[in-house]
Amino acid sequence: MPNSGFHHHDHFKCVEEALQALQAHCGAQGLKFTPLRKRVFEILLEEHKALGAYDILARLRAEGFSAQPPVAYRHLDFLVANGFAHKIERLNAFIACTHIGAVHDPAFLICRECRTVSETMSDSSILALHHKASDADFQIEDSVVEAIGTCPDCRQIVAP
Amino acid sequence: MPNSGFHHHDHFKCVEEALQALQAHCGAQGLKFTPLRKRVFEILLEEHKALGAYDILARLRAEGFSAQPPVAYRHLDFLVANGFAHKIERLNAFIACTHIGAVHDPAFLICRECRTVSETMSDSSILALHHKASDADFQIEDSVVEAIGTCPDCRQIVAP
DNA sequence: TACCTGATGTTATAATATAACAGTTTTAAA
DNA sequence: TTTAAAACTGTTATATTATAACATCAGGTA
Repeated sequence: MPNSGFHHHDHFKCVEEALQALQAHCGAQGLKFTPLRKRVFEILLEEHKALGAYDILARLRAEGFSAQPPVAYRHLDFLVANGFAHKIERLNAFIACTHIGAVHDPAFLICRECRTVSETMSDSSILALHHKASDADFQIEDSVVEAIGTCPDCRQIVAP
Repeated sequence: MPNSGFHHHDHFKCVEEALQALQAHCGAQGLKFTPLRKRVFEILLEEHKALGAYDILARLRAEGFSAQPPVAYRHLDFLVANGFAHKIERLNAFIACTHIGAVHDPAFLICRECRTVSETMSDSSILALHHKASDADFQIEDSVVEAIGTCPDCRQIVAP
């Protein structure tokens, strides 16, 4: 079971490992592991829930960081570009990656109630599309695979 | 080959049939086939390209229709709710459905250059996710499957 | 008539996102 | 060790996408 989504796991370890992975990645790539990059990633890591850029921004502002919109987008874009976060298109929101280091076309299960997101490595779910694409001589560069629904916890609350 | 995307087809017939289907649907459901509903659908049908709500709005305005933002969103939402259009989440844009009447979890091939979209019935590409979902006791209500890349025509122009 | 529903018209504003440029720090070349 | 380039941050302004709220109108029907 992955360290994500709707299952219990050692979240402290989950966060620690992710932060260390980012620090290591920055070191290896000559990028800086700055306070803002670290803090934005930490905020994303707190829960496996999608956060909007302006949610992040509000957190940063409350903590005394500079908090104009480009600050949030810059650091979120940095995390996405380096494989440490994903954008959830359906929600216009962001989530920490739970398969850091793995080359993957991610797929997401998104709870519409609580915005909890479970990430899977979508090896097979995108395969059919690749077939269609090669039939059409279309070159896939990126993919979005998201399923929206309700997680077990939220269904219990609504309909016990 | 479907009436969509990157292949030649009888587009006049494609448009005619879609408009008739919308008219029939409205009749059957007690909904009105009004000028704005018809016109917004016609605009979407002109090409198999994703159009933003504000693109639609500009067209309506140029044609003398009332054109405040809610007008575009209302009619686009109407088409989506009734299965005659889809939202392309990755582009925040809309496309006419090319599988009207079929119950389908659509999947899209989206050219990043020209915004041409090819729609497929994504029976299998979402199957893997359904398996993951049932493992997690997650109920999928809706899905987004989009592949972004370049179509044959646009690749020829950039790299002949 | 009076009422209800569905559809449209309009104003205002919310939510999401980026362009552009100034300033600072770090690195590294000359 | 200056100088230049690159990476990162700070800030203003604005673009783009989307919706809330309410007024109006047209048609059907109790």
